[in-house]
Amino acid sequence: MLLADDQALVRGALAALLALESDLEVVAEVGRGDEVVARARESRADVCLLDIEMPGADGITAAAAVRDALPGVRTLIVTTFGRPGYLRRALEAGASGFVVKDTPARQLAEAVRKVHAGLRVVDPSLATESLLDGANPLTEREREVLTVALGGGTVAAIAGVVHLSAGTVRNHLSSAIGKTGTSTRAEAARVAQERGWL
Amino acid sequence: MLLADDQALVRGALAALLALESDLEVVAEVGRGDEVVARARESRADVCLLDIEMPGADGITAAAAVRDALPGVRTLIVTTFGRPGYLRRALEAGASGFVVKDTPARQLAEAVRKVHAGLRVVDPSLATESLLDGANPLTEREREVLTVALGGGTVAAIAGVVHLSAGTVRNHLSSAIGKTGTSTRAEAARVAQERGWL
DNA sequence: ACCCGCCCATGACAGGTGTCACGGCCACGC
DNA sequence: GCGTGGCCGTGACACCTGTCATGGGCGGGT
Repeated sequence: MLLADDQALVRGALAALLALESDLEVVAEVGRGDEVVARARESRADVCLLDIEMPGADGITAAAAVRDALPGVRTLIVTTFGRPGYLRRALEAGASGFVVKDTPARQLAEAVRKVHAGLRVVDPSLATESLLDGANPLTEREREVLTVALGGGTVAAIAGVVHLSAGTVRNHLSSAIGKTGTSTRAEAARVAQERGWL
Repeated sequence: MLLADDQALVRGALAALLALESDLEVVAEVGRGDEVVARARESRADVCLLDIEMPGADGITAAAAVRDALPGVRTLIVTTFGRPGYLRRALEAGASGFVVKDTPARQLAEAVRKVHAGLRVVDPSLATESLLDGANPLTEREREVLTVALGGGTVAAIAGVVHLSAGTVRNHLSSAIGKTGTSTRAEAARVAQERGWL
């Protein structure tokens, strides 16, 4: 089993926690998303425990990379933020499980075992919430623009980053504002991020 | 020793990690900041390990509460975000230590021992950074207004929340924008939060 | 071929925003 | 007393934003 989390303390602590289970063994630890595949291959891990927030590549793209490069290896996402959009994207990336860091510690080992056995593990409260608010309604460009808008700069600054005209950026923002039911782009960006649409 | 972190998984994992050290014992675990003092008292903990991001009360105010209510008990802040302002406020709240979750797992036990022995433990890289950008230049009202501005609403909305005139809010925001070296209030709010000024 | 949706862009308009100058109130320190 | 600085408010101005209408290009479905 491979452990990926950017916070060394949490990574070490999770390793200690899982070491208590005699049938589980942590064979590798990484702190970056773009090192997952290589280390998983060389350590012959059969399950990858991935945090989402990581430098290099986030856990979801890491999961997709594992699915493509190491088909036999299963992935389990463990994250702080139970955003519905994250769950959806994680499953699309081929993850076998999705666990929030709020869950009791004892259930983690159980989740790892289930994933290893080929079962799916999904936080139940999150699953219903995910069905409730549906898919991401944002267009690709709207996502891109809104992501840059998170920084808080002016329209001109955003336009410079995404190489678009200022007017076009405003149109995309206006559309995103409508879809999020907000009235300013800052609000729209915040809401979209909370929902995992970015 | 008492462990406070809102994420059950992390809490359990840290407990497992610290249990490996024979001279340390976790006597209580809480998931909310406002339960720290009561549980620390009844469990007779001598050190409190506090996360900052917690419901009820954040780790810094919890540290202040512990200092006031249980003078003999020392507190050690363990947090995800190494914001200079956090360190400053933590020390002002009487915390004996400040550790970022990026630090290697092995050093945590050592930090706990040092704090228990009455020493101060401060992340060195953070300490220099904290000296570098100095104290929080924001006025009390500027802080308040900027905190609400984080939500992303319009000036009118902010003014309604803080019970001020819209013009005054704009003046405070303009001043905060100047102090943060930014050019929009969204940027200013983001920067101020990153620096721990909110 | 046709419609549809996404993408890009422009122009115009009302309203919001950032800045500045000004005034008044209060608490604090010299 | 008097200066200083925070706090609150008003007014005015240039600029930025959000919205809408319009148009053209592109690909995907029927």
